[in-house]
Order: sequence, then C-alpha cells, then structure tokens
Amino acid sequence: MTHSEENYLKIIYHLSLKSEAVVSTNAIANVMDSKPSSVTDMVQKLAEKDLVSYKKYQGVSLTEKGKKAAVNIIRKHRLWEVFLVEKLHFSWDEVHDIAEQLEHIKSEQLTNRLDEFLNFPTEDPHGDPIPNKNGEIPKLTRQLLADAPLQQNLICVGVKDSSSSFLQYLNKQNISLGTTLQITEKEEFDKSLKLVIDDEQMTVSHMVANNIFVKQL
Amino acid sequence: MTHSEENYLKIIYHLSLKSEAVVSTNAIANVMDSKPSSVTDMVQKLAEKDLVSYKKYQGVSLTEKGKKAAVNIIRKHRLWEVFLVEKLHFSWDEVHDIAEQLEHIKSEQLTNRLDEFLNFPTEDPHGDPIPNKNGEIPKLTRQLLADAPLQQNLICVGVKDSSSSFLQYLNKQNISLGTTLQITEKEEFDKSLKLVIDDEQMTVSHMVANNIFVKQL
DNA sequence: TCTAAATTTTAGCCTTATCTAAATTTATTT
DNA sequence: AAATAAATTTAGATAAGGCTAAAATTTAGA
Repeated sequence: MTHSEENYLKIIYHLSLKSEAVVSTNAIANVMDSKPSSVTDMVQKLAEKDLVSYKKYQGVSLTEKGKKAAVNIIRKHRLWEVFLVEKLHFSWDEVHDIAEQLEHIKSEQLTNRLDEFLNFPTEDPHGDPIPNKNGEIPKLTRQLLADAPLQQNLICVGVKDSSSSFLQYLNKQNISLGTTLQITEKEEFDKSLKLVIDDEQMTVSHMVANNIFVKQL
Repeated sequence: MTHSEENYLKIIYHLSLKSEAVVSTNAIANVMDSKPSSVTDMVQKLAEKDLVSYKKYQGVSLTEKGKKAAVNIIRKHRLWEVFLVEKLHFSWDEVHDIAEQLEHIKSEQLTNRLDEFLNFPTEDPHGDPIPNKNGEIPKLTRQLLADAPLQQNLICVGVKDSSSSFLQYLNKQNISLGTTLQITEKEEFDKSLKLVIDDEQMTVSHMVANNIFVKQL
C-alpha cells in the first residue's frame, strides 16, 4: 500500500466516525486539501483493491479490510505520538507532523515492539484511544469539559480539535495534559465556563470547552 | 528532497568511499538494483540541484552540498539502528530494512532528540561511526580481525559486510557485538584463523575474519 | 590505429498521483 | 416539473521515477 492510499483510508475512517458512514468525495477533498476529481480517481483504485465500497455519485465507505488497514495506521500514528512526547519530550502540539510521517513505516514487528516499549499505552497525548494489536479500540471514560459537572475536580486528558492553533492557544492559557481544574460557573447565555486552575480564575468559551476532554478525579 | 534522491546520494557516498571519488553510472545501477539509464536520469536531476557534479560519460561525485545531505541521511540511519537494537531489542541482522525506512523521516529536531535520548552514540550496532549534528564523523579505533595481533584480548565491535546472510552466520557461530576472543594461530596457507571464544576453540576463514571489526581490550 | 566490446546516454513508453476543464448526475428551488 | 445550482465523474495533461531498446561514446584488443 502506498503512502497516499494509507492517507485516504485514514481520512475516510475519521470522516465516517464524525458524520455518516458514507463519505462524500467533496468532504475527502476538503480534508486532504486536494480536488474532488483526484479523490474520485483514488477511490476507484481503493475500490478495486476491496478497501472501500463505492458507487458512483453515492459516496464511499470502508470495507472490513479497509477499516482494519485504517485502524492499523491510526495505531501506529498514536503510538509514535506517545513515543515523541514521553521519550523525546516533544510537546503535544509539535508531534502531529512527525507522527504523520512515522505512521507509514512498514513493520508489524516494529509497531508491536514500540507498543511494548511504551508499556502498551491506551491513549495518545491528545487523549485519543490507541487500538491494540488486534485492532480493538479501548473505551474512554473521558467527557467534554462543556458537559462536565460543576465544582468537581477534573483532570484534562485530551482535546477533540488537535489543530496546531488550538493547542497553542491552550499552551498560552497554561492548560495541558494533566492540568487539574474545577468549573465554578456555567453561563447560560453563551455557554461559557468560569474555571479555577491552580487557584487562578479564568473564563473559556463554549467553543473551547467543547474541545477539551476531562475525567473526574 | 524525495526518498529516491536521498537513496541515490547515500549510495554515491558509500561508493565513493569504497573506491574512487568518481562513481560510474553502472556501479550505482548495480547497487540500486535498477538500470543505468534510470541512474542517468536521476543523476542529471541531482546535478541540476547542485548535489552532485557530473560530466557525461565521466561519472559522478558529490558536491559539498550533496555530501552534507548524504552524511545526514547516514546519521539518521545509524541512530535509528541504535534505537532499534538498544531500546526495542532487535538483533543486528534485523534492523537494516526498518532503518532504511526511518532514515527518510524529515525533522532535524527529531534526529537531534533521538541522538540525545540514545546518549549521543558514536557507533551503530554494526560498528560503523555515527556522524554528529555537525556532520563530523568520529574516528574509529577498530581494526579487522584478519589484521589483529595474536594472543590479545579482542572485543568484537562490528562487521564490514552487513548482509543478512553474514550476520546470520555469525549468530550461528555465537559471535555478536561485544563478544570477546583471542586469536591463537594464523594459518599461512589460506589465512584462516584459530580463535578462542569463551574457552571454546574454533576456526574462521579469511573471508570471515576480513569482515569482522575488533578492538584491543 | 582501427575495430570490437563495454559503458553510458537518449528516446520513447509506463505507472502513480496529481491537476484543470468539461460533461454528467443529483439536489434544490421556484 | 422545469430550470438552475451543486456535487461528482470523465477526459486529457503534467511531473516524478522507472523501464526497454537503440544510439553514442569510451576503452581495450589485435
């Protein structure tokens, strides 16, 4: 499988989790920053290899075979992210581009030994679950900060939107993986939240609160 | 730079160390397992990018810029090999193909942090020197087993021929990185050597002795 | 020196992954 | 239901990397 094919599978997987099971050509082109016609070409190739099922004008979905391949790529991506953050001390907003390259390295043995070396982590630095060797994806106990209860001790365990700009915003606000906080007030009007972090008061918008994952301590 | 360009630079570098400074199209094609005509195409492209100097029918050599790039790829390859052997417990005959992929990952920061994580190693698992951040290549104190003195305590530090079959032969003979041994006798006729390893006697051919690097203890 | 052999380059073609522009199908709106 | 808009596919082009076969150049032998 080529890098490009792997990227398509990964993106189709992510899109079909977010919205419908069937993904449109246009949606893929948007995410990939390419043209719908290019997507059509590739999707037809993937369909021939039985990695996606595809009917003209009707969108694509992953076959079992395609889903397995996609999950494996995501497994590799997230394991490498753990490696980069835990062992090489990168921060969570720096690792994506490098992991994007490392995820294409082909060696099942390498993946499994890396997994072992990292002590079989179940979540990556952004709080996303890491599929195991058999492709099983661990269930998460986390919830969105926007949905969490008032006055509880919460620990920040990840983000939904892992765009570099969002992660940099969080760094600026001194929010990172492992930060503990409480919600002191929810504003009805705009759904913004008042938080206490290390005895410091601050306010975050709903948009932000809806992109941060927390667990109750 | 593409993977392919990087591979060419690496191979031209290795060939010009082994033989002359100027490398022939044919020699490159042999090592790459491709055709001389393909090599010509690529070499012309590399010349345009000022990575090699090239005159029709006269062979190629690396420019300063090309040499820098080649050394950087070799640095990455060898650092990853150390990682695979020391941290993920691969054996030295398994790492080459994986390192061949990892050497193309693009991130200077990644390379330097990996270097640091591994404690700035100066040799890879095959005993080859690892260029530092500035492209400087440490001098080695090693010598070929075939050239080493009799009755001295020697430690095996690497191999010249790192083909999988040779490394597997060594594994079978219980010779590996760190093995200590003495030469008890040199046979004039065929240049074979009698060795003692862990109080066990054994004989190796000149061909083998000429491919193992040792240091005097 | 002149020819034969070996090496190297050119020319033309293939594949992969893209693109633009045009055509087609589906969806929406009046 | 027809007309228009939006989405999707087809057709044809391009660039990278590689191949084969043929032409050109260099090297070596007689």
